[in-house]
Amino acid sequence: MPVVFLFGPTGVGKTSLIENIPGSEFEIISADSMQVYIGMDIGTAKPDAALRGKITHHLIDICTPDKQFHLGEFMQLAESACREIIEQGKVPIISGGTAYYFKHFLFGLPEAPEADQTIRQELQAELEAVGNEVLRDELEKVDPVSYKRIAATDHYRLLRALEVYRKTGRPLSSFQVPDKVRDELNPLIIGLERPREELYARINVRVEEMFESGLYEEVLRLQEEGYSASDPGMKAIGYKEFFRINNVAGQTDLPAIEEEIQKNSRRYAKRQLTFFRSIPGTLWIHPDREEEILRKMSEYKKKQCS
RNA sequence: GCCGCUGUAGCUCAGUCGGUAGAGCAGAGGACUGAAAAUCCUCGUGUCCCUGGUUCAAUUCCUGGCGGCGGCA
Repeated sequence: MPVVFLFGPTGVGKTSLIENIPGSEFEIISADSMQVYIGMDIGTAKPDAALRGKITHHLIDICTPDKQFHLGEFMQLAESACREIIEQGKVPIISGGTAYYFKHFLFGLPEAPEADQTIRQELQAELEAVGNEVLRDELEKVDPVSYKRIAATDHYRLLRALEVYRKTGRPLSSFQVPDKVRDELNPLIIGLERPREELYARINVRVEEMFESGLYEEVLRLQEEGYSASDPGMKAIGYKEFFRINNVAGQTDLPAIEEEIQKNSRRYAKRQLTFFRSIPGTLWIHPDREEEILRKMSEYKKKQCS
């Protein structure tokens, strides 16, 4: 199955590159865990209507911010979008910044079962009631392998491991995790990267521009619609900061929020890069080398479709 | 001009009763088993402003300079 991966940290310049990809030959599948949410446009730097008119985008605006979108859903939707696109004689480009989605699309899903919200909430309540140590002791008994692997302070993974055990009666570590690229894939993997200083400067400017374009108003509107800090969409950088930072004298401290968003975005970009570097077969390239990138894509398409 | 305070990591500062120094933030590297814009781990050498002096030894004490801040004129 032909597929192009196009990834890079937030703010690296994916969108402006996509502007020049011919919509008659390619379609975009967004690999972005936050652009799926309806109504979160400015803070997620969602491609605008004009761009989406030029080239079809999939997996954008497909659920409301109170629903937890997740990997399994991405896999299923991305897979079927790929087939659809290929049937039309085009090549799908999976583009975005959620490295976790790329990794699993490339390798395939682990065997372990999907999340169980009921058990997860129980465990969360237990964690708050009895504390980390008690749950860690429990994990050590039922799944010593995961116990060793998971850092003592990593509540997130601790709860997940216990959740799997309680749901299936099997330790999480007994489920296979794929470590090879799926046989049916022969992807062209392009990673966009620029010097760190350049990237950070772009991120800072981009956040400023988000405020100029009405990010605060967008958040107010979402709040009016009833969304609050606990909704999955509101965990996103560019949104959560509005719920976390204290107001000064009854006034929302926008400059402080802006700085916080810039900082969180920079750190996020760094984490993304770490993750992306672990994806094998990546061709790393500066996004300004646009012609070269576009040529690679069209050559790839020719070869795959002949 | 005079008086006082001050100059230590990219930033804010602590400290050394004389034996070349450490926190927070910023930053860097890494991990990643169906929430991943999440969650977590590791990382601190810097003319201690400059110049002389005292001393076995000065970032630390003393002299003089230069910068900053405050007060008085």
